[in-house]
Amino acid sequence: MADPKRFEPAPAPARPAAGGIAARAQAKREAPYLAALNPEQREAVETLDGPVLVLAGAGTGKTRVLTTRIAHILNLGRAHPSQILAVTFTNKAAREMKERVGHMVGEIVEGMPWLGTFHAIGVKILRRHAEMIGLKSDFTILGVDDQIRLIKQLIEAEKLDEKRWPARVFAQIVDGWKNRGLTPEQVPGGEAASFANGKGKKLYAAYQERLKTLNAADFGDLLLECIRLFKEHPDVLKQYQSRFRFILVDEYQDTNVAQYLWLRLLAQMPTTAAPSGGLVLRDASPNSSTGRAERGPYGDAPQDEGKGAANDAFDPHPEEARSAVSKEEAQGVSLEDTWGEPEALDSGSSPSVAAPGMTDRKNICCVGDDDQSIYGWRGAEVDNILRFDHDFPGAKVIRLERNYRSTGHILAAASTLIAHNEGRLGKTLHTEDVDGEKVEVTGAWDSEEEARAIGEEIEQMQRAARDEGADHPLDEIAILVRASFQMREFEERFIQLGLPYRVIGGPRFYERAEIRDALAYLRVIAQPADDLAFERIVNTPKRGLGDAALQMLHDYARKQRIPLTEAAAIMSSTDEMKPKPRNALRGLMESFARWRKQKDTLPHTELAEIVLDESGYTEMWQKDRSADAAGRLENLKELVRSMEEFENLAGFLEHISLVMDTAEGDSEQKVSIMTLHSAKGLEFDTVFLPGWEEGLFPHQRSLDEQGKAGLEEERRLAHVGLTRARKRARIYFATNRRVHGMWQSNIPSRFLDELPAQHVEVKEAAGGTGGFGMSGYGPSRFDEAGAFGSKYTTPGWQRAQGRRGAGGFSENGQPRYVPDGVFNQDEDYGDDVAPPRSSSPPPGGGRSAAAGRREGVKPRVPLTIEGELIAKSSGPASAFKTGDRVFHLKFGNGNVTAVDGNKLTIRFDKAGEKRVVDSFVERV
DNA sequence: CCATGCGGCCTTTTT
DNA sequence: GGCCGCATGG
Repeated sequence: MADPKRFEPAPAPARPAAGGIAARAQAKREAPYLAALNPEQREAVETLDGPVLVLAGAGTGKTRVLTTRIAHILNLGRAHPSQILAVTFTNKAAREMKERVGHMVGEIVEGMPWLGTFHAIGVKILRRHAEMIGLKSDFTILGVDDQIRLIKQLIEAEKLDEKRWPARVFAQIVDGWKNRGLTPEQVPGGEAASFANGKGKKLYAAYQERLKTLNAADFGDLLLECIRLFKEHPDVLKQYQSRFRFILVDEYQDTNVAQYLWLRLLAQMPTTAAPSGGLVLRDASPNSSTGRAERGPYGDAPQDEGKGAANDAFDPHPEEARSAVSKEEAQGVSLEDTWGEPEALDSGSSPSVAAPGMTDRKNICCVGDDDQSIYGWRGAEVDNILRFDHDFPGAKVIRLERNYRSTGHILAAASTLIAHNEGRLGKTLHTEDVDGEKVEVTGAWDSEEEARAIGEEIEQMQRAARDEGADHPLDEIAILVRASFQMREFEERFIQLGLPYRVIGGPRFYERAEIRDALAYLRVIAQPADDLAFERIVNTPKRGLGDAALQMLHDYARKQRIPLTEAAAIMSSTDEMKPKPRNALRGLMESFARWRKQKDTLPHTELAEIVLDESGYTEMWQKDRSADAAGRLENLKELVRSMEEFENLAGFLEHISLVMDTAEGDSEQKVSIMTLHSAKGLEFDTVFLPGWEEGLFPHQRSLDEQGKAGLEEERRLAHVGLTRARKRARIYFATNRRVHGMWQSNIPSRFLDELPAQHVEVKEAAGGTGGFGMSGYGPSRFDEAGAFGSKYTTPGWQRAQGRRGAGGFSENGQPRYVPDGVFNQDEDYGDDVAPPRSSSPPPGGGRSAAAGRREGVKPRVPLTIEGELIAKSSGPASAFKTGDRVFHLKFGNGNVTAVDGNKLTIRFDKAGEKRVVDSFVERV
């Protein structure tokens, strides 16, 4: 990477490691762990000074670099374990890293207190300085459900219609703001106005205030409040800056703006720095695509609407920016390093350097892969990684391109696919492995056949392996789906086959109702002021304390400005309440008093058992006859079991608010079923990738809402999927699929076209009849009715290709893609409807003639309201009427028995009665 | 206060 | 087609 103007971090030349002797000693020890690395990996490990970005493609040894780097730093004596900040996104990653570093260096890691997730480290920092941001150090961390409940109350207090302005929606908006590092004051006016008639900002502020009174923080706060703390208390920031001599970041492509700002502060980069036009922008690397520079971190570009508003985070309104800068700089220049130890010398030399804010170490090493950024929808900014060398001037960029995981064909397929993305830094993965099996692409008639085919292949692989006396462990097989509704089909099939499987993902353990309830009891015991927890369980199990009773408590508590539990204690002995609820309340409060006493005498696990028992909570589930009650009881036991690892209740609660994943303790061999998202970071010998159809993958919604950016993210997801496979990758698409209870026909995913033919083998599912209906691209899922009765007779793939030539694709088989993610714009809208609200207006290009249209096509009725597509009973009347004789591609002939908007109920001759969207049948 | 029924929604998910 | 959340009525 070009770095024409390199700011040499001052101390580089004569930087003694922890004394000359240690340095010498280290030279000998160098060999073993470094020798095991390839040259690029080694460079990534050894380049310790200044900012480093390691672009680590899938399977190139990312974790190894990270862990070896830590080991190396420790080994050279460049820092103590407690002087290294290493952040990850998930607890799992943190755990793994800890373990692997542990193996390399031994017990020292015990003393790596700053290795953890962004959030865990955020909490740790906040607890130490809680008073400075208006909290007490024992503040609670709110989960999403608490968050929503709280917001609901605020919305009600504002007398807003909770229907029109749902708390859930606002919670997401607030989350988005926090992800972007925006405090209430910083939220751009326009954006804030869009919720609740301009009350957005006020609500956000009220929410924050309420959190403070509850002595609570939500997940977003763990970072945002840290940032605020750092900005308002430069001395505190200073402390951490001098502590962290080395910063390592895993999965950098997943960082959001808040995390980015947080890192910049700690890495001693000026956040709102160098007045623009300065050094940084001029450094714009030559190969960076246009558009990046003006979105640079210093926000010198005019704000554009929507997405661009993210810039606000980088460049709060000018006044604020200025004051922030001057404050930081004032402190920054006069730094007097608080570092107590001998090797602190280095900082002394740099402050004199002219460049403002450019002081000290900036030994930050970010590892990531822009091609694996798949969390844009929850605030991750791919830009963070794309722009790294702007943001961290003088950064060294190291590419790891040698793949140690997949065979040649798989890697080639994945690389070719991802090369279709424009917004990427570009890497060329290569392997020295054999070519192996080609990537198989199989067309199936419907999702059921897809599941059947995959089931059979798995059984066959098992058989084949057994014949060879080998074994294809089921653990090495995964089915990676785009959306979780796809899973059911596989589960059903596998149950039939008796094939053991495991679904990974789904609701997190600690998000389950029974766990949250149990925790709420414990929280109230540990923290009587935890109103949200109290509210949660006050009537769970039912004890006659409904809304009315709760309302009284609320009123009283608010009036007296006391926590709910206190209000409850008082009201249980006054006569304001009716006797019945009052007695119930008194009973509950007495229980709590008793449990609180027992807290200090009994082991916490025992206490938990007593609480669950005496509160009637366990009993509630024992009486419950629904199917999952047993599982819930099991979960409760698991919860108690998991408490054993902790010293006390407080320690456990702290842990559980941040962590708590089901330790997936079963060792039985099983096929894994999971979403592509949860597959990131995993690998398997064999990977099945079903559902590669337009609309599902790439997902329509992603296209509609994010346009090109959405498409590229979907493509990265496809790339992630393929690169999970070591030896076999098998892709499927189904022509028909049931979505929301109705059958829908789909065409194969455009991603299939983007795979290199020479590395792919096209198959047809056994007994498959293939065939391609068409649901159409673009904003409508229900248009293009006339694609049926098609002339396609050739098997699947050819038909797919044929179909493409016919509509929406240019000659070379490339999709005729217009940059806003909308296909065949012209065909999808009637004259009377507007194009989708989200994307930019369709450019002139991309209009295809209605080529490939067959005649006899039912005039399509576009159902659009303000660009939102609807398919509901209120829609315009269908062109069909009761009694019509119709043909459906999957079900054959039948008679319409009922019409509901565009939904038809049809009695099919063979298939029985079904509900179908009208665009999928034709009159005969 | 609780059970029942109807209407609306429905991608991905960590902390 | 299924779940969740809310409104109604007992």
